[in-house]
Amino acid sequence: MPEQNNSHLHALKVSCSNCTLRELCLPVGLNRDELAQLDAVIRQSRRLKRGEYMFRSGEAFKSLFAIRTGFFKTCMSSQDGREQVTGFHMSGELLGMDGISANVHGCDAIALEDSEVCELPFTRMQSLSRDIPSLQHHFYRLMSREIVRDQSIMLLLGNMKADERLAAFLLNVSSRLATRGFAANDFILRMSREEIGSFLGLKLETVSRTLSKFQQQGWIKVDHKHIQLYQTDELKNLISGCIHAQSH
Amino acid sequence: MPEQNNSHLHALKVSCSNCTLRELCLPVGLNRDELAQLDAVIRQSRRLKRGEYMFRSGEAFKSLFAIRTGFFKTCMSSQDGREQVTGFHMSGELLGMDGISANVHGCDAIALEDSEVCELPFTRMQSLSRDIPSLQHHFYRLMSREIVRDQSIMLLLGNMKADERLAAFLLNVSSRLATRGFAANDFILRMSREEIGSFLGLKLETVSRTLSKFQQQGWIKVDHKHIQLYQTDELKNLISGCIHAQSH
DNA sequence: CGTCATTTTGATTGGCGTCAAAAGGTGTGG
DNA sequence: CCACACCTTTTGACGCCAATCAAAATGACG
Repeated sequence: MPEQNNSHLHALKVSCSNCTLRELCLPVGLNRDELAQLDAVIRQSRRLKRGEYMFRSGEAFKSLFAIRTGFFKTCMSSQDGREQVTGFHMSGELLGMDGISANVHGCDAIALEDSEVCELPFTRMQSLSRDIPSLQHHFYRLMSREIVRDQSIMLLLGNMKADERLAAFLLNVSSRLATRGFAANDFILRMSREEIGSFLGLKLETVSRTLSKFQQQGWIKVDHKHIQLYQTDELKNLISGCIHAQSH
Repeated sequence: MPEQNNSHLHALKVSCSNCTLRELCLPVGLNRDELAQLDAVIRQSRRLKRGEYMFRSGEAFKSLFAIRTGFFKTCMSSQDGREQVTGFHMSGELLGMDGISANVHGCDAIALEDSEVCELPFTRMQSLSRDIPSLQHHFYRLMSREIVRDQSIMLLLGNMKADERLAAFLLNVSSRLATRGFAANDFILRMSREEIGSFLGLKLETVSRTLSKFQQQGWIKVDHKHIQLYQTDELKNLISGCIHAQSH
């Protein structure tokens, strides 16, 4: 049973000061003192098992959540039951920012593997960020990055074909894993074909077929959720025309 | 020639204090004093003629822009020349927030009719928002709203069929016009069929065909850019299944 | 070990893209 | 103000990509 030894609960008292995710998460460029203030605001982290909700659409918004370990999906569900996955999220990423506008969470956040998150009470973060300008700026940057991310997904959903979407998806996962020190070309997908399809605006059969096609061409190896990238150049070629020009 | 009478330049000195857009734009819930501070930060507004750029992708990010009057599109262009419209924007809306993350504008913003914008130098807004908590909170809310907006477009692009997308688009334009005191069911589209298509992930022929179909069914009247909505209920029916459940 | 969920693969369908042409509108210069 | 060129829009015919329907294979989990 999961909670038989409570010893780790003590270890769970989090501290940004010695968190290995510092460069990915909030506390970029803060000094010792400011880090201590941040630590004081962050609630003891929370463990979630696979399938558990971090928050649900419609719940009152009180906190942002930073992923310490694990993997999440965020999704919205329509009235007729279909769900649209709006993102997959890994360690160091901040979830819940869409809840600020209406004080209500706008999507569900669900753990795709056993995970651990830090809770950041928003009003306290807000007042803290008034005292620490670089924290305030960093917050704006994170929200802006989310806007940029969403817009690049709009571009993907609006312009790209099935194989281009899959290629962009695989390369995106790969580079984010690499940023976190994992292997870039050999990884386990935490989500189902259906969830990938929902995210990419495709049906699960199309996802499966396209992965098989990539494998037949020798670009990747697919063994269920275990993916190996052999020829990332070919994948990059596929999407080279669709990505936005880094003009000027 | 456009600038032959400079008299209006004087009139252009903007003031949030007496701006009719207050409820739509930034200064919500500020007192007299705070409004004065805000006015001091906002640069004299700028006039743009149809087709002019407010900013371009790749330009250094220095300011956000609030639309006083007029109509804009934002778009990203891919390396092979195709463009994806990421949004249409009307008075009271704030543009440029995607530039905060990388200090570089991430899209083009182009006037679709003669327009007037207020420039908000970002660093000054940032420091001002430290002094005025409600301004800071409002800023977070605006950025969060942009995230919510983008995600609902992701849902549209990922799940909906052509006619559902068009219906959602028409109803969205209609409600935003109504919010600004214009007629909700009788309006002129400022953008071309191709721009609508780009925004909705459709080709211009499909947009045209679908509008014709709606007209044949008696739901709307299409006279080029002049649109009249006769049966909004039918349009709402069309998308009733796809919109996200307002749970709880 | 049996049941259920997930994934793969095939056959078929349908919606939207593509190509094409004509009509209508817009803007410019004479 | 008109004539002309150009652009936008509409409509039709056709083709293709991905959805749908279906069934078998494989894996996951109690």
